[in-house]
Amino acid sequence: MQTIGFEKHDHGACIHDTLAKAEASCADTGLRLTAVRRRALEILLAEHRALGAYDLLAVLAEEGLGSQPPVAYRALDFLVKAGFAHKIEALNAYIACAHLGADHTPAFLICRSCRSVAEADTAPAQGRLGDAARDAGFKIEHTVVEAQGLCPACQEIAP
Amino acid sequence: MQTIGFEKHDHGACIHDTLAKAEASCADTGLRLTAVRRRALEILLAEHRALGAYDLLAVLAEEGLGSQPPVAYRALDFLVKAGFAHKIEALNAYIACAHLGADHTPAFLICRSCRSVAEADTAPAQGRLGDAARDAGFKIEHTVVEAQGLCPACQEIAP
DNA sequence: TATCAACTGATACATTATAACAAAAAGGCT
DNA sequence: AGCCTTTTTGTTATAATGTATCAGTTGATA
Repeated sequence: MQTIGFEKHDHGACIHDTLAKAEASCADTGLRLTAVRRRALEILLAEHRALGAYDLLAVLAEEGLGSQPPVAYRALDFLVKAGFAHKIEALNAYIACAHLGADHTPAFLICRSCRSVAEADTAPAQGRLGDAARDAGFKIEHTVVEAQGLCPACQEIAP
Repeated sequence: MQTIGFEKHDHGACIHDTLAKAEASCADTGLRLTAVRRRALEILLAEHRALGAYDLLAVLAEEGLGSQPPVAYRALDFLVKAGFAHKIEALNAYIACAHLGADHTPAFLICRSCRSVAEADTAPAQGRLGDAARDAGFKIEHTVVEAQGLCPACQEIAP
């Protein structure tokens, strides 16, 4: 599994594949990818950047898909629970999953300048964090790993 | 450096030592540990749990040390910048540093049941996250590593 | 003791997130 | 199809978290 986000890639295929995987996953599990939810995922997928709930809401509202905060938060909750999106805690923002389908523990590289986000996989619970947890008798259920800094492009502009 | 937070320990000494280190650090660097800032640190130190800014503000307000949000946020900003406290992003809350003085990259074990927080050190930038960042050409400036789950005590109560 | 920078007090406001409840839609069942 | 249950949506209201701004005070230093 590789880091996705800063490299050039076929973004159309990237969007299309992820939507297809999300639909397949819903068909399998009985989850319902309704219009709002599907569109929310598309909006997140449109860029490898974190969007706030209200950013998403603004787009949904323009399209007549809902105008009140709960609309956005419900869609995001669904996507996060289904594993189709992740919350970036350090930004209170959301991003589409770049490794949909793969069983993974996401880690994020967040550019403070352009807000782009790359998703890597570091399996922290199997590394030193896991060791520390075992030593402390702590049972890990979920991990948040987020690195903030400068992406390759922004290092050139504002080093 | 060991994980601090769930084990029994001499908490009085833990508080006293940290305050002394903070004072020494300020004396060294010229930072000013004013009344509000010092009291804010004491309040955070009183428990190995994350406190929200408004939780802190409530205590400060009771004591006549300020009643408006900026009071709490300024004190917290100072403590975080000085390295005397850390922000727990997943909770939008703050905790006193358990390794004050040591140059470290904190990682947290957060109990979802009792909200207690242990501070470990996993140097993530030197592990697989660092590898992923190097591969992507990303320059890490700050990392957030937070594991959520159940602490030893809460595993017995609500397994 | 004059000056500058840092800190504090206070008002107002911005952003992020949730509770609650009624109405509608979807899916299962006979 | 018709009925029932569950899930989803629409809407109002409000809670929780965080900041901008500016005036006034304090502290260090010259």
